[in-house]
Amino acid sequence: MKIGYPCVNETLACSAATTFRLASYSAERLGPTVAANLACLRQILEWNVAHGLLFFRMGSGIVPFGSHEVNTHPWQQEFRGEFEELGRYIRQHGLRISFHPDQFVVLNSPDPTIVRRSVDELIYQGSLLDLMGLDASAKLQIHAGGVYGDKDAALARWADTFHTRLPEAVKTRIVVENDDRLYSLRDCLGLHEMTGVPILFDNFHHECLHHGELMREALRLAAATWDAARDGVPMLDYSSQAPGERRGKHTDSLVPTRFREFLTYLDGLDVDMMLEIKDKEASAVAGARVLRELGLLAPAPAGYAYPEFAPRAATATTASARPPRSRKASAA
DNA sequence: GGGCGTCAAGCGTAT
DNA sequence: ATACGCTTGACGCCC
Repeated sequence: MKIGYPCVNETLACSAATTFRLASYSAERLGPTVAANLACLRQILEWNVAHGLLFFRMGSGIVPFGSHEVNTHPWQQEFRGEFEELGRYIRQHGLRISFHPDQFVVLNSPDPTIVRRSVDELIYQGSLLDLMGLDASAKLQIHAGGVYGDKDAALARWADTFHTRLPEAVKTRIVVENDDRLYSLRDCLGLHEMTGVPILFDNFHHECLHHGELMREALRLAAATWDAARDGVPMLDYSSQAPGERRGKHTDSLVPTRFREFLTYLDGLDVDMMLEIKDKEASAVAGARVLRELGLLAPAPAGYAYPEFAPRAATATTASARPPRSRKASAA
């Protein structure tokens, strides 16, 4: 079992998603930006290794406008060495990597332009995995998309796009995540029947949208769609409802009692867990600590000191709370 | 230097 | 018709 968090490390002063506006795009600006993002990515991965967080979701902003036609810069060649080195580090430390292309990637849209751009974006993100030399256990995680008034037709379009438009590098890495409003676990299992794509189970979305499957049962249904040899250990998104907030809103910090309760539903099932929680690595470290207490994660190295976990109170507002828009403290 | 409107891209729901 | 939430942060103009 591995545990991790998505995209951003709030402890480190760097960002792996430095970008600029499309209007100010230039080849001169792209190169240094990618270089800075890759350097930060390396720092984040090293921080993760030091804290026993071996699962990480990379952000799509590593190469600004990576799938946009404005970007004709040969960044694949320019940074070949850096990508290879990153991949070596990942394999050496047994890290699990994923991407989660954003909401604009919709494979079942009736609009061919949207489908084309979506395919381009998946090819871009898949190419990053290729450049790092990572196999098909590194995943591209997307949702099923829109319904457009006819879910069966929408699912059929999804399958058709999958079969006819995607290169192998993408096909072997795509996984579909159940969402909280439109496509349930059961719908996603239908997509698995049509295409063979594994289902990435999101426990919180399942709480929001389901057909009565118990958590324990749902976990097994999703896990059974993963081919251990090709896909690796099933990935899982974990989060829980923010108390007192709109239904579907993630908590700001891990709620250890709810996390422990969820772990009982795993009942021995091996998964790699992504904590989709607002305070990122702070909660991932707290989650890792729980897993270690339960013997589900390798013990921390002797002398390891956990960073202080100061949960963000979901209801109380304190003077010490991080202001929402504050920038990270400069390293200088 | 800090504040804040806006940023390539979609969809569905709330108001 | 418009705003908003979702994956979410950060650019960059303005003062």
